[in-house]
Amino acid sequence: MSDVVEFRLRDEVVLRHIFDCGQCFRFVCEEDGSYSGVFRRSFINVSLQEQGNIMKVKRILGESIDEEELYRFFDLGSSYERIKEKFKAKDEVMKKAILKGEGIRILRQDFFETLITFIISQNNNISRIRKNIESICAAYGSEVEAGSGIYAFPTAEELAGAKEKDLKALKLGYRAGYIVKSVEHYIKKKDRIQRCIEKLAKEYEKQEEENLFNELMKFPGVGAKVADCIMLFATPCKNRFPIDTWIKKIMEEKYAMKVESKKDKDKVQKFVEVKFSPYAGIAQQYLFYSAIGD
DNA sequence: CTGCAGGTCTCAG
DNA sequence: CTGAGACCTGCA
Repeated sequence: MSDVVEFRLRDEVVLRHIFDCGQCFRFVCEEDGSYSGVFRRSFINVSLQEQGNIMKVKRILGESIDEEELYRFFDLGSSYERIKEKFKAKDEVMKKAILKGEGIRILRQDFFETLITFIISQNNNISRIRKNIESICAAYGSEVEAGSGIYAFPTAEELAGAKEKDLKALKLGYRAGYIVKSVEHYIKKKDRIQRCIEKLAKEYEKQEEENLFNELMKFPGVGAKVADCIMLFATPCKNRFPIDTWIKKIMEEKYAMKVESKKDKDKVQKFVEVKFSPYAGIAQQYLFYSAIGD
Protein backbone atom coordinates (compact mmCIF):
# COMPACT_ATOMS: atom_id res chain seq x y z
CA MET A 1 0.00 0.00 0.00
CA SER A 2 1.38 3.41 -0.91
CA ASP A 3 0.80 6.99 -2.00
CA VAL A 4 2.20 6.75 -5.50
CA VAL A 5 2.22 3.82 -7.89
CA GLU A 6 3.88 3.85 -11.30
CA PHE A 7 3.41 1.40 -14.14
CA ARG A 8 5.61 1.00 -17.18
CA LEU A 9 3.20 0.72 -20.09
CA ARG A 10 3.47 -1.82 -22.88
CA ASP A 11 0.61 -0.32 -24.86
CA GLU A 12 -0.24 3.11 -26.16
CA VAL A 13 -2.43 4.76 -23.53
CA VAL A 14 -4.42 7.98 -23.87
CA LEU A 15 -6.17 8.98 -20.67
CA ARG A 16 -8.87 10.90 -22.49
CA HIS A 17 -9.76 7.75 -24.41
CA ILE A 18 -10.05 5.79 -21.18
CA PHE A 19 -11.98 8.22 -19.04
CA ASP A 20 -14.06 9.91 -21.70
CA CYS A 21 -15.40 6.95 -23.60
CA GLY A 22 -18.48 6.44 -21.49
CA GLN A 23 -17.37 3.55 -19.34
CA CYS A 24 -17.01 5.61 -16.17
CA PHE A 25 -18.60 8.82 -14.96
CA ARG A 26 -16.69 9.93 -11.91
CA PHE A 27 -13.30 10.93 -13.33
CA VAL A 28 -12.68 14.49 -14.48
CA CYS A 29 -9.92 15.99 -16.60
CA GLU A 30 -7.53 18.42 -14.90
CA GLU A 31 -5.87 21.35 -16.64
CA ASP A 32 -2.66 19.38 -17.14
CA GLY A 33 -4.48 16.56 -18.90
CA SER A 34 -4.36 14.19 -15.94
CA TYR A 35 -7.58 12.73 -14.55
CA SER A 36 -8.85 12.72 -10.99
CA GLY A 37 -11.57 10.65 -9.44
CA VAL A 38 -12.62 8.24 -6.76
CA PHE A 39 -11.22 4.74 -6.86
CA ARG A 40 -12.60 2.55 -4.10
CA ARG A 41 -11.99 4.53 -0.91
CA SER A 42 -9.36 6.88 -2.33
CA PHE A 43 -9.39 10.03 -4.38
CA ILE A 44 -6.64 9.55 -6.96
CA ASN A 45 -4.95 11.41 -9.78
CA VAL A 46 -3.82 9.55 -12.90
CA SER A 47 -1.20 11.01 -15.25
CA LEU A 48 1.18 9.90 -17.97
CA GLN A 49 4.92 10.48 -17.60
CA GLU A 50 7.93 10.12 -19.89
CA GLN A 51 6.21 10.44 -23.27
CA GLY A 52 3.42 8.16 -22.17
CA ASN A 53 5.64 5.27 -21.17
CA ILE A 54 4.77 5.54 -17.51
CA MET A 55 1.36 5.79 -15.91
CA LYS A 56 1.50 7.45 -12.54
CA VAL A 57 -1.27 7.05 -9.98
CA LYS A 58 -1.17 9.33 -7.01
CA ARG A 59 -3.31 9.17 -3.89
CA ILE A 60 -4.69 12.62 -3.12
CA LEU A 61 -7.13 11.77 -0.35
CA GLY A 62 -8.32 8.72 1.51
CA GLU A 63 -6.84 5.26 1.84
CA SER A 64 -3.47 4.23 0.49
CA ILE A 65 -3.59 2.66 -2.94
CA ASP A 66 -2.68 -0.89 -3.81
CA GLU A 67 -0.60 -1.71 -6.89
CA GLU A 68 -2.31 -4.99 -7.62
CA GLU A 69 -5.77 -3.47 -7.43
CA LEU A 70 -4.78 -0.68 -9.79
CA TYR A 71 -3.14 -3.10 -12.17
CA ARG A 72 -6.42 -4.94 -12.41
CA PHE A 73 -8.48 -1.74 -12.61
CA PHE A 74 -6.53 -0.58 -15.67
CA ASP A 75 -6.48 -4.07 -17.16
CA LEU A 76 -2.73 -3.85 -17.48
CA GLY A 77 -2.37 -7.59 -17.94
CA SER A 78 -3.93 -7.44 -21.41
CA SER A 79 -2.05 -6.49 -24.55
CA TYR A 80 -4.23 -4.07 -26.43
CA GLU A 81 -1.61 -3.70 -29.16
CA ARG A 82 -2.01 -7.35 -30.06
CA ILE A 83 -5.79 -7.10 -29.99
CA LYS A 84 -5.70 -3.99 -32.16
CA GLU A 85 -3.50 -5.69 -34.75
CA LYS A 86 -5.98 -8.55 -35.03
CA PHE A 87 -8.90 -6.15 -35.37
CA LYS A 88 -7.17 -4.08 -38.03
CA ALA A 89 -6.42 -7.12 -40.12
CA LYS A 90 -10.02 -8.26 -40.00
CA ASP A 91 -11.99 -5.12 -40.58
CA GLU A 92 -11.57 -1.85 -42.48
CA VAL A 93 -14.12 0.13 -40.48
CA MET A 94 -12.41 -0.94 -37.29
CA LYS A 95 -9.06 0.12 -38.67
CA LYS A 96 -10.28 3.70 -38.88
CA ALA A 97 -12.06 3.57 -35.55
CA ILE A 98 -8.90 2.40 -33.81
CA LEU A 99 -6.99 5.40 -35.15
CA LYS A 100 -9.33 7.66 -33.21
CA GLY A 101 -9.35 5.70 -29.99
CA GLU A 102 -5.81 4.35 -30.04
CA GLY A 103 -5.32 4.65 -26.28
CA ILE A 104 -8.49 3.05 -24.93
CA ARG A 105 -8.39 0.52 -22.13
CA ILE A 106 -11.42 -1.09 -20.61
CA LEU A 107 -11.47 -0.50 -16.89
CA ARG A 108 -12.40 -3.32 -14.60
CA GLN A 109 -14.71 -1.46 -12.25
CA ASP A 110 -16.57 -2.43 -9.12
CA PHE A 111 -19.57 -4.62 -9.89
CA PHE A 112 -22.12 -2.97 -7.63
CA GLU A 113 -21.12 0.55 -8.64
CA THR A 114 -21.33 -0.39 -12.31
CA LEU A 115 -24.72 -2.01 -11.83
CA ILE A 116 -26.25 1.11 -10.28
CA THR A 117 -24.42 3.50 -12.60
CA PHE A 118 -25.72 1.87 -15.75
CA ILE A 119 -29.25 1.54 -14.45
CA ILE A 120 -29.08 5.30 -14.05
CA SER A 121 -27.67 5.73 -17.53
CA GLN A 122 -30.72 4.39 -19.37
CA ASN A 123 -32.53 6.90 -21.53
CA ASN A 124 -30.55 9.63 -19.80
CA ASN A 125 -27.89 12.19 -20.65
CA ILE A 126 -24.30 12.35 -19.47
CA SER A 127 -24.52 15.45 -17.34
CA ARG A 128 -27.54 14.21 -15.45
CA ILE A 129 -26.03 10.73 -15.07
CA ARG A 130 -23.01 12.34 -13.43
CA LYS A 131 -25.14 14.49 -11.12
CA ASN A 132 -27.30 11.54 -10.11
CA ILE A 133 -24.26 9.42 -9.26
CA GLU A 134 -22.67 12.18 -7.20
CA SER A 135 -25.94 12.72 -5.32
CA ILE A 136 -26.11 9.05 -4.43
CA CYS A 137 -22.49 9.03 -3.28
CA ALA A 138 -22.94 12.13 -1.14
CA ALA A 139 -26.15 10.84 0.43
CA TYR A 140 -25.20 7.20 1.04
CA GLY A 141 -21.45 6.79 0.53
CA SER A 142 -18.80 7.51 3.12
CA GLU A 143 -16.25 10.27 2.78
CA VAL A 144 -12.88 9.06 1.56
CA GLU A 145 -11.43 11.36 4.19
CA ALA A 146 -13.24 13.20 6.97
CA GLY A 147 -14.25 16.69 5.91
CA SER A 148 -13.07 16.24 2.32
CA GLY A 149 -16.53 16.34 0.80
CA ILE A 150 -15.46 13.57 -1.53
CA TYR A 151 -17.47 10.39 -1.24
CA ALA A 152 -16.88 6.80 -2.16
CA PHE A 153 -19.63 5.02 -4.03
CA PRO A 154 -21.91 3.47 -1.39
CA THR A 155 -21.72 -0.22 -0.68
CA ALA A 156 -24.86 -2.27 -1.28
CA GLU A 157 -25.49 -2.30 2.45
CA GLU A 158 -25.19 1.46 2.67
CA LEU A 159 -27.49 2.00 -0.28
CA ALA A 160 -29.96 -0.54 1.08
CA GLY A 161 -30.98 2.18 3.53
CA ALA A 162 -32.49 4.20 0.69
CA LYS A 163 -36.23 4.18 0.05
CA GLU A 164 -37.74 4.95 -3.31
CA LYS A 165 -38.99 8.35 -2.17
CA ASP A 166 -35.51 9.22 -0.86
CA LEU A 167 -33.97 8.50 -4.23
CA LYS A 168 -36.71 10.42 -5.99
CA ALA A 169 -35.83 13.37 -3.79
CA LEU A 170 -32.33 13.06 -5.26
CA LYS A 171 -33.89 13.49 -8.72
CA LEU A 172 -33.34 9.90 -9.78
CA GLY A 173 -36.77 9.93 -11.41
CA TYR A 174 -38.38 6.64 -12.36
CA ARG A 175 -35.04 4.86 -12.00
CA ALA A 176 -35.38 5.24 -8.22
CA GLY A 177 -37.65 2.21 -8.05
CA TYR A 178 -35.31 0.12 -10.17
CA ILE A 179 -32.42 0.98 -7.91
CA VAL A 180 -34.19 0.09 -4.68
CA LYS A 181 -35.25 -3.26 -6.09
CA SER A 182 -31.90 -3.98 -7.70
CA VAL A 183 -30.01 -3.27 -4.49
CA GLU A 184 -32.23 -5.80 -2.71
CA HIS A 185 -31.78 -8.28 -5.51
CA TYR A 186 -28.03 -7.80 -5.47
CA ILE A 187 -27.75 -8.47 -1.77
CA LYS A 188 -29.63 -11.72 -2.28
CA LYS A 189 -27.69 -12.81 -5.34
CA LYS A 190 -24.22 -11.43 -4.81
CA ASP A 191 -22.59 -14.72 -3.79
CA ARG A 192 -23.93 -16.46 -6.85
CA ILE A 193 -22.82 -13.61 -9.08
CA GLN A 194 -19.41 -13.50 -7.47
CA ARG A 195 -18.94 -17.18 -8.22
CA CYS A 196 -19.87 -16.59 -11.87
CA ILE A 197 -17.32 -13.80 -12.11
CA GLU A 198 -14.58 -15.89 -10.51
CA LYS A 199 -15.20 -18.70 -12.97
CA LEU A 200 -14.96 -16.27 -15.86
CA ALA A 201 -11.75 -14.86 -14.44
CA LYS A 202 -10.14 -18.30 -14.46
CA GLU A 203 -11.03 -19.03 -18.03
CA TYR A 204 -13.39 -17.60 -20.59
CA GLU A 205 -16.32 -19.82 -21.42
CA LYS A 206 -19.24 -18.90 -23.64
CA GLN A 207 -21.67 -20.81 -21.43
CA GLU A 208 -20.56 -19.01 -18.31
CA GLU A 209 -20.82 -15.70 -20.12
CA GLU A 210 -24.44 -16.52 -21.00
CA ASN A 211 -25.19 -17.58 -17.44
CA LEU A 212 -24.01 -14.30 -16.04
CA PHE A 213 -25.82 -12.31 -18.70
CA ASN A 214 -29.08 -14.08 -17.90
CA GLU A 215 -28.48 -13.49 -14.22
CA LEU A 216 -28.00 -9.77 -14.82
CA MET A 217 -31.16 -9.53 -16.90
CA LYS A 218 -33.12 -10.43 -13.78
CA PHE A 219 -32.21 -7.15 -12.11
CA PRO A 220 -35.07 -4.65 -12.31
CA GLY A 221 -34.07 -1.85 -14.66
CA VAL A 222 -31.45 -3.95 -16.37
CA GLY A 223 -32.12 -4.85 -20.00
CA ALA A 224 -29.80 -6.22 -22.65
CA LYS A 225 -27.80 -3.03 -23.16
CA VAL A 226 -27.18 -2.35 -19.49
CA ALA A 227 -26.41 -6.01 -18.80
CA ASP A 228 -23.82 -5.90 -21.56
CA CYS A 229 -22.27 -2.76 -20.11
CA ILE A 230 -22.02 -4.31 -16.66
CA MET A 231 -20.43 -7.44 -18.10
CA LEU A 232 -17.95 -5.43 -20.12
CA PHE A 233 -16.98 -2.86 -17.51
CA ALA A 234 -17.14 -4.89 -14.31
CA THR A 235 -16.32 -8.52 -15.09
CA PRO A 236 -13.44 -10.31 -16.82
CA CYS A 237 -15.61 -10.92 -19.87
CA LYS A 238 -14.62 -8.66 -22.77
CA ASN A 239 -16.96 -10.22 -25.25
CA ARG A 240 -20.20 -8.28 -24.73
CA PHE A 241 -21.16 -5.76 -27.38
CA PRO A 242 -23.58 -3.20 -25.90
CA ILE A 243 -25.84 -1.78 -28.59
CA ASP A 244 -26.81 1.77 -27.74
CA THR A 245 -28.01 4.57 -29.98
CA TRP A 246 -24.47 5.39 -31.12
CA ILE A 247 -23.54 1.85 -32.00
CA LYS A 248 -26.87 1.46 -33.74
CA LYS A 249 -26.00 4.42 -35.93
CA ILE A 250 -22.57 3.03 -36.75
CA MET A 251 -23.80 -0.43 -37.59
CA GLU A 252 -26.37 1.10 -39.91
CA GLU A 253 -24.07 3.61 -41.55
CA LYS A 254 -20.76 1.77 -41.76
CA TYR A 255 -21.86 -1.84 -41.90
CA ALA A 256 -25.20 -1.38 -43.64
CA MET A 257 -26.99 -3.48 -41.04
CA LYS A 258 -30.52 -2.88 -39.85
CA VAL A 259 -30.70 -2.42 -36.09
CA GLU A 260 -34.33 -2.08 -35.03
CA SER A 261 -35.86 -5.27 -33.71
CA LYS A 262 -34.43 -7.65 -31.18
CA LYS A 263 -33.80 -10.00 -34.07
CA ASP A 264 -31.66 -7.39 -35.81
CA LYS A 265 -29.66 -6.90 -32.64
CA ASP A 266 -29.08 -10.62 -32.23
CA LYS A 267 -27.75 -10.60 -35.76
CA VAL A 268 -25.33 -7.81 -34.87
CA GLN A 269 -24.14 -9.74 -31.82
CA LYS A 270 -23.44 -12.79 -33.97
CA PHE A 271 -21.70 -10.69 -36.58
CA VAL A 272 -19.28 -9.03 -34.18
CA GLU A 273 -18.68 -12.23 -32.27
CA VAL A 274 -17.53 -14.01 -35.38
CA LYS A 275 -15.15 -11.16 -36.13
CA PHE A 276 -13.88 -10.09 -32.75
CA SER A 277 -14.49 -12.83 -30.17
CA PRO A 278 -13.51 -13.03 -27.35
CA TYR A 279 -12.98 -9.26 -27.46
CA ALA A 280 -16.16 -7.97 -29.10
CA GLY A 281 -16.53 -5.51 -26.24
CA ILE A 282 -13.21 -3.89 -26.94
CA ALA A 283 -14.26 -3.55 -30.55
CA GLN A 284 -17.44 -1.88 -29.34
CA GLN A 285 -15.40 0.68 -27.42
CA TYR A 286 -13.34 1.66 -30.47
CA LEU A 287 -16.48 2.03 -32.56
CA PHE A 288 -18.26 3.92 -29.82
CA TYR A 289 -15.41 6.32 -29.24
CA SER A 290 -14.99 6.99 -32.94
CA ALA A 291 -18.69 7.83 -33.13
CA ILE A 292 -18.85 10.26 -30.22
CA GLY A 293 -15.58 11.79 -31.35
CA ASP A 294 -17.09 13.59 -34.32
C1' DC B 1 -43.18 24.86 -25.57
C1' DT B 2 -41.62 20.38 -27.95
C1' DG B 3 -37.85 17.23 -28.40
C1' DC B 4 -34.61 14.21 -26.70
C1' DA B 5 -30.88 11.77 -24.00
C1' DG B 6 -25.67 5.83 -24.17
C1' DG B 7 -33.25 1.87 -22.49
C1' DT B 8 -36.55 -0.82 -19.96
C1' DC B 9 -41.03 -2.21 -18.71
C1' DT B 10 -45.60 -3.12 -19.75
C1' DC B 11 -49.22 -4.73 -22.27
C1' DA B 12 -51.87 -5.71 -26.20
C1' DG B 13 -51.88 -8.61 -30.49
C1' DC C 1 -42.62 -13.81 -28.67
C1' DT C 2 -42.82 -9.06 -30.83
C1' DG C 3 -43.70 -4.09 -31.31
C1' DA C 4 -45.61 0.45 -29.79
C1' DG C 5 -45.96 3.86 -25.72
C1' DA C 6 -44.94 5.70 -21.49
C1' DC C 7 -41.50 7.30 -18.54
C1' DC C 8 -38.37 11.33 -14.47
C1' DT C 9 -35.60 15.19 -15.36
C1' DG C 10 -33.13 18.94 -17.36
C1' DC C 11 -31.01 21.35 -21.05
C1' DA C 12 -31.47 23.11 -26.02
